[in-house]
Amino acid sequence: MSDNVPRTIAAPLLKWYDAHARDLPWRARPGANAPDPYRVWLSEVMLQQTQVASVIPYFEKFTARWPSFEALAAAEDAELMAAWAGLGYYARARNLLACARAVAARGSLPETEAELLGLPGIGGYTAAAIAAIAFGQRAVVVDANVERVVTRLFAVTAPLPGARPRIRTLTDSITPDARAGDFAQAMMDLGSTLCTARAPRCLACPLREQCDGFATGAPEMFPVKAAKPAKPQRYGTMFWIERAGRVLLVRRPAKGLLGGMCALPTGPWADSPPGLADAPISAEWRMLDEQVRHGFTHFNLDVALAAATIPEHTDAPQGEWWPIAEIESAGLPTLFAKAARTFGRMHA
DNA sequence: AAAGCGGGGAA
DNA sequence: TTCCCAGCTTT
Repeated sequence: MSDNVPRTIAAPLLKWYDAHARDLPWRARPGANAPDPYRVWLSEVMLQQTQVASVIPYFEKFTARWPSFEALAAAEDAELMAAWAGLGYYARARNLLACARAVAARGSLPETEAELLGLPGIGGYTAAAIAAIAFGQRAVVVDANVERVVTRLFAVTAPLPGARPRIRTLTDSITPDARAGDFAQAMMDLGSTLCTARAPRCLACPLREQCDGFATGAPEMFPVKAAKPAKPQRYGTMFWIERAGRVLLVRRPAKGLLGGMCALPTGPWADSPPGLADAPISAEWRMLDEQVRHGFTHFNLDVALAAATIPEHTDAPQGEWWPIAEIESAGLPTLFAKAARTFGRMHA
């Protein structure tokens, strides 16, 4: 089938969606009114580079605690960062708060893609998704699911990310004027449940007859992606400083890796194990046998663990002394939560 | 245009 | 292990 011929994709896809849509907490219930723009916005930000199953418990927690833009705008930075801990990409949490405050100040969430794009944390995908899903506008919504579905439908052999403009044009060509929001969500549900990355279930797919990728006999070959460079290995040391049953926590700089998050003290990451070179205080350090290994998007990290107990009333670096028994509730990102559990076993 | 930025689930 | 995911911001 030629790429130049518009296909009837939307009608069979929407019919499938009406029967098989996933029941997700930010979607309007069948027969209900339009979805709440606050919930659509919050879910879309949480879903950036994050799978649905990971988002749901955070979405439930956030909407229970902050049910509106106004409520979220009144939150403290530190409590929001702690509530986001574990979800990753922490710049999203900082932008979420800035966006909530901007929306509360102007009265409501804008309804056009162009205005939405001007808000913190809202880029091309999220602006289109909100405009379509929350406000019923026709918008071309392209996420990783849509990229996969479209490159299969049209057997796009050009590799990502270079093929993005072509994919956007193809998506535009199949996006309907009516129910654009449902269409976008239907594409995502299809990509998530049938047109999956590794083993697509083409026999259950409502678009099988129109799919060039299925016709090739190897739809799982799409999308083609450019080769990725190997991740570098980096090293660091984390410092557990105990004083009178409490441990020293610091807040990381607002920008950069894990920016704005509560953390154990560390030195900078290095190309070889730095040992105690960056220790925040002079003390009798004990090195733990166990290390913590953590994978980031762009490098792998091995962290050595150093522990010291200092007498009460001893001077120490700036930070917060957190009760060791309650360390689980400190709102540490996963790297530091893993380390804290390891230090905890040292105690036992 | 390219780089920086987390974490968890699936295969 | 590796791959992947409802991307955005900064340089």
